[in-house]
Amino acid sequence: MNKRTIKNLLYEQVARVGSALSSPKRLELLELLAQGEKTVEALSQELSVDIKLASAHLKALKMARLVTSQRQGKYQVYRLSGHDVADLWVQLRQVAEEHVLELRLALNQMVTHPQQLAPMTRETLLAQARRGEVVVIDVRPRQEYDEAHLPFARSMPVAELKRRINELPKGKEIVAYCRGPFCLLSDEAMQILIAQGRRVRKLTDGVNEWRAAGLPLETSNTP
Amino acid sequence: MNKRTIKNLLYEQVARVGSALSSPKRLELLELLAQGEKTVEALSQELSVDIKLASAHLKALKMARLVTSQRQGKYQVYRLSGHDVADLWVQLRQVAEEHVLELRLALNQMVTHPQQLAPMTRETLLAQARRGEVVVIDVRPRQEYDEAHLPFARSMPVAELKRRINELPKGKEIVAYCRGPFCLLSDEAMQILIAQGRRVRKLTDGVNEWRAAGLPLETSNTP
DNA sequence: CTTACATTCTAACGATATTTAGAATGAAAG
DNA sequence: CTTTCATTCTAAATATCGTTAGAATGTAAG
Repeated sequence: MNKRTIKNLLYEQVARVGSALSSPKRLELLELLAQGEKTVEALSQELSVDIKLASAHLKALKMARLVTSQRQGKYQVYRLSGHDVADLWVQLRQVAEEHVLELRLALNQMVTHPQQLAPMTRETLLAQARRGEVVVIDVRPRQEYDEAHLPFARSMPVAELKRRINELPKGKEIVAYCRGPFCLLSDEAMQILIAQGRRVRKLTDGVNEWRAAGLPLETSNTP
Repeated sequence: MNKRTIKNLLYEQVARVGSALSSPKRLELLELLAQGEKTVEALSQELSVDIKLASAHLKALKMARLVTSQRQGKYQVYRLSGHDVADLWVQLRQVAEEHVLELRLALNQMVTHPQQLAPMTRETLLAQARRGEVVVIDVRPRQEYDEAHLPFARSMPVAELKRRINELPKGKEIVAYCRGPFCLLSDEAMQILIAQGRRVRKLTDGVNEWRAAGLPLETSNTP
């Protein structure tokens, strides 16, 4: 076995993982799975694609060893193979944000509200939340919050926000976050909160951006 | 523009970058470019492929914004768009090493010598090198050393090692490194050094693994 | 201006990937 | 045991990718 053959072998194995990252649908699946385990059906609904297609893409991710699956009763549950896979997704997305001009433009257009949380650092937000100066809300579905959430964040899923809005203290500024920069849940939440006259900002980070930056997370104790 | 259309657009842009990572040849090009800028010809020779094919793959990398190119006289010189691209490559490779069983096996087979540098941490090595207890040699071509090298490392390209071997102190242990875990230059160097009765170990890290771990690097001042 | 050389562009082939529909599997509920 | 439901497997159509060869571009040197 000569050097060339060895190298080809090595790079081919890594390319197996790279190939898994070459489809927008698979990337969206990874982003969702990075929030926590999910069934095929849930994933296919989030992506608005046929369940057969979702299954095919999940199979590809499994072959690339980025996800694992496990049967739970009637459902097949998929999850990421590890936190390093979520980190890889974050890194890939950040490289794209940095260098792919079209992506930056699309992201800027996406911002419907000017109240971004760009100027504030993560550490500052953490300190403000710790001192109770702001209320951080996690607007993802409850189950995702339970798997991991930002310190001091309280669960307030968008679906429940309208009827639970009075749980939020009136005077304080609210900071909403969801799955990450590509997720629109926090934008929905902002619209609702602004319509009610609340002061609110958006944190574009999700839990995976937070973790990739080396910051701490919390999990709910599932009883 | 509805939510689905926006999301498709965003993930498609990231998938452009992901697609660039789906070919073993392009990954090898990235690894080489992560060591420093190179011409098309140099890259095609390292990969043992036709220059036309190398050019086509480089074009794909350029379209994905992972590399940039610039004419220097007769030659077209390619370089990575940024350190974040090298970090992405390192992260991708590490995820593959962690989860793709076949890659681990191939890497283990590759090890011809048992004197790995697994047990020693990077910080320990750095401390030993600082105190002069070991001699760290960078066996890559000089130009790559000049772009970035480990602190306390001296340049000792494999091509020059045999005739320059007496420059290395006889008593001390030698630690050799090259481009990273997939690079065979340090193995060649070890063979030469062991044949001469030297005590030598291999560091599987290259400069990019070192940088991705947040450790410092040095560059030569080009006069 | 011509020649040499490095690189890219164009066209073409076969191989591979994405998507859809229909059949098949496998657990759970009646 | 049969039915139901979630999921996967198989097959086929289409699009995309990797590779090669030949023509074209653009710079440098004589």
